[in-house]
Amino acid sequence: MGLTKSEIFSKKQNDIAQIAKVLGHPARIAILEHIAKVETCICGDLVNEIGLAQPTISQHLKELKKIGILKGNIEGTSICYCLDEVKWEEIKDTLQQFLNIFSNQNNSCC
Amino acid sequence: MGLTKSEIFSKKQNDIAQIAKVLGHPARIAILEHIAKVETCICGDLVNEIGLAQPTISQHLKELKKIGILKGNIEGTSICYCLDEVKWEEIKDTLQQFLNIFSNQNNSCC
DNA sequence: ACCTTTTATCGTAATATTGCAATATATAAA
DNA sequence: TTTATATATTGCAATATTACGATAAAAGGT
Repeated sequence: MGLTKSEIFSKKQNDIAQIAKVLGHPARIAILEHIAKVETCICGDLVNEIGLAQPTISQHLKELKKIGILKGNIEGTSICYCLDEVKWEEIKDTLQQFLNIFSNQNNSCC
Repeated sequence: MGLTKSEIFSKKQNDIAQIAKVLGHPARIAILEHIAKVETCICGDLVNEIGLAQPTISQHLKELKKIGILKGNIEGTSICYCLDEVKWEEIKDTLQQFLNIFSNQNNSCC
């Protein structure tokens, strides 16, 4: 089918999964790492940095924008992408909270 | 194409992405949450808990086993799934490290 | 041996994702 | 206004994912 049955899960579960899904591609990890590294915002030299075609990078940027991690400002003829810090904190919180679900109990195996 | 060009990315980038990809489905989040909640390990009542068919749950469990989050012990006629605590710590570390990539700089936008 | 229960695997249909060439769009420069 | 540059969108091919019915496999009970 290829179609996830989102209706049967909670909003929280869907949110966590959607964030993870967007992070679930090495190109998108590479984009975020590059933006983190260059400090100043970057636009299309991601195409040079990463070895993917321009439409492909553009598509990955769209995915990242979809959940709000990145925002893009028009800067002359190019577009400057950078982190949306507020949204990033939210996403970080959501994931960090999830990463602690096993912290309280003794998950000893049977 | 549907085929990720893993060769052009670092092992770390591929690792992070693979973990995120596995977590990128609400059913797998639900499975982990349920195992966290019931403390003791659980097997096939995930099918009842979550509203998906048995083969579907089995497939999702396989994905989770693939990156080692879960391990399954044969317990009579059923199989008891539970967290692989060592592996979970590794996965948690990998993700937590990634979540801090933006912590050092001032990612002010252009 | 036969049945029951539980889980895995196979096969398949529907949909999603990845990647790119071609093209469109938008802005700056000449 | 034409040209160049940068990014987005469209269309498409190849592959992956999701879901499930049917069936196999494994172990326990009768």
